[in-house]
Amino acid sequence: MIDSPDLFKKLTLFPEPELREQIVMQGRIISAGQGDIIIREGQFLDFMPIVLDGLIRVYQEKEDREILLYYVGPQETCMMSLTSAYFDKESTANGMAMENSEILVLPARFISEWQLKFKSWNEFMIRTFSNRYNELLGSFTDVAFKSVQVRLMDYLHERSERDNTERIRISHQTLANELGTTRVVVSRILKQLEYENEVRLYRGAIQLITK
Amino acid sequence: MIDSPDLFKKLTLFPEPELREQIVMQGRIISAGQGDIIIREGQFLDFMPIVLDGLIRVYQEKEDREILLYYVGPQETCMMSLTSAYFDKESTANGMAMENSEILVLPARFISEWQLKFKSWNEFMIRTFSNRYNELLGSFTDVAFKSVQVRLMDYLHERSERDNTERIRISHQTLANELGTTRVVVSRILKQLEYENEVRLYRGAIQLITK
DNA sequence: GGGCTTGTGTATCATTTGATACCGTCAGAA
DNA sequence: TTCTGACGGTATCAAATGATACACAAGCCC
Repeated sequence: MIDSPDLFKKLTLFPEPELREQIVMQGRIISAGQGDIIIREGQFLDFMPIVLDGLIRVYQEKEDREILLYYVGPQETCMMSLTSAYFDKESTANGMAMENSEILVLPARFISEWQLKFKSWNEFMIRTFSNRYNELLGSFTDVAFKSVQVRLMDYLHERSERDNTERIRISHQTLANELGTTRVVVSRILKQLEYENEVRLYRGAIQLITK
Repeated sequence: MIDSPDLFKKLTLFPEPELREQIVMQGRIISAGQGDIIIREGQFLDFMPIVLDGLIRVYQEKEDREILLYYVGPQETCMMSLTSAYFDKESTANGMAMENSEILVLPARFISEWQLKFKSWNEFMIRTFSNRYNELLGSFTDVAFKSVQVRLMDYLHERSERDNTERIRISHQTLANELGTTRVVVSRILKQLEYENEVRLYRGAIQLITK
């Protein structure tokens, strides 16, 4: 059974009492360990996850490559599940827990129902769609027009801001998987950037040099 | 003044009488000639266009390159305007009429209002978001993982299906602008494909060879 | 016809990215 | 300690893509 007060301390987006009641009644909470796959490519989704704690990485695979789509943090949900649930399409991406995460799982059939009934739910949906779309559009333009080197630096700066540190803990392989390229390419470019005094390299970490 | 019976012959998605009344009252219809720019990058949008007749091409520019985002056909609308209208962001794309087009223009402030009031409008919005998102996701994966040659052939096959002909009327430059690359690259690849007996080339047209 | 624009073919060269292979180092497990 | 797997550096070669330049042909306007 869901502990309602505890849940709505973490999930503050939905003030309507009736909606809260519905969520408690229909949802369940699952825990995912770091590295657990939540959603797999090709899977049909009949549920919608909302992250309460933790972080989910959503990405695509192609043979031995990967590329990041987006992260899902607390109080956010995954686009895949929305479009998948509405039109009964299979997921075209994978979702993996990057930290130990707590996830509220709601049956798909409610997401359209609630959307007409509850203003806050409706706004949540639209905001999710809109934000994710803009985010993806940005990624698309970047991949289409920017070099790997530029995308790599952009990524490091973003991470630096997000984690609030100049020293980013990430391996070259993981970085390659975020950017959709290979480890060797990342190592080569990073070395070049080190010569150019943009970064300093450590085992398992990259230091951004601010000038 | 909008000719109501004529409008709803072209716009069949919204059966609710009250919604139809609203649309007639608040909307206006504009005509765009072939080549007219409807939406420009950086523009703040306070309206939402629904195409009645014709075709709008939505694309991004970067210096002397272009890349296609999507086409908007009859009874469809443009994502840009949705996200732009909801969160008061500027458009990050351009929209150009590819044919003489007739467009229903609705003030932005109604799109969220109607969405809670009218089921058909709500579905229209969600379907638009969902379809456009999936479409963009496909483009993203293609650009990230496929070669220009493969994307070029994919494009030709799509066009061939859409226009129902094996002979696609398009210049190499225009094709380059669809794919986000340059004319020379397109010419080179097409010539290669001609050697391989995949296509036959004409001035201003490309013939797909079906085997 | 003469001049102009658009479309196409192609050569050359540079840069970027990818693929493969090999080696040394580091850190933790056994 | 030794073994092992993850991590990173680097060399070599290939392929894809981009940039520039030039030539020629088709179609249109005058």
